[in-house]
Amino acid sequence: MGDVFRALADPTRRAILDELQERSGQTLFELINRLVTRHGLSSTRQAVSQHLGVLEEAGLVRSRREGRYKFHDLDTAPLRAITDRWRIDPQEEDPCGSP
Amino acid sequence: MGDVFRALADPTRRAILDELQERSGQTLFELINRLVTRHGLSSTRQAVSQHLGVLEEAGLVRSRREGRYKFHDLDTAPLRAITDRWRIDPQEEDPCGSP
DNA sequence: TTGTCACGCAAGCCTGCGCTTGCCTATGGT
DNA sequence: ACCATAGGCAAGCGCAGGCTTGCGTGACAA
Repeated sequence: MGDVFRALADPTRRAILDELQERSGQTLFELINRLVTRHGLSSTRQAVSQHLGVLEEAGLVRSRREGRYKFHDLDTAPLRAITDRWRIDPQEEDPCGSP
Repeated sequence: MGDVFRALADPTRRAILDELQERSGQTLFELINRLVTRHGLSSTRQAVSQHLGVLEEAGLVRSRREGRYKFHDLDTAPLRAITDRWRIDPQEEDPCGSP
């Protein structure tokens, strides 16, 4: 499996994750359009395609083929590797509900 | 401030964070030794020094000067930016204590 | 079948990044 | 004063990574 950290290193890839979080199951061309209109990024189809490849190898994106379309979904599970490695207190919140 | 994600992209820098988590307040030479003995990495002084610079710019490492020594401490605060950005459920654990 | 659409593959280019090399500053010991 | 230690600065090298270019493939519509 690919490197999760290296996958997150690129700003365009992070924007892709943002997009997939906001709207799950986007195709390649959908992503390109939304990257342009909402993030001010102008990336080629190949560029975004390669980014999706990296993200998929890192396990951050899962894809499903349907006909000639390929839909992409976000998977935040690999991000646990980061929080687990350097133990981050899971929010100072009081999940038990106070008196 | 520097890029937290790019700072995490390098495996040697991640090992440095591991070391600083295990033993806080290490100097440059201490880190070099422990990287060799415990992580099998053989990095030059300059390399580690530059890595520390990147980590410091990213806010992941804080340093304090005392005499001719410079001690380094881990700061996991910037990692919150990651967990907050793609909302990770804070562990499936039951923090309230069961039965 | 022909054409279009959504996507994949692969080679080349070019910038950025990590590492080395060499020299410098400053603190502390003797 | 002298030297060793701990660390800093900056230029150069080499390679990986991101982008482009060009072509190829399978799915659907006419």
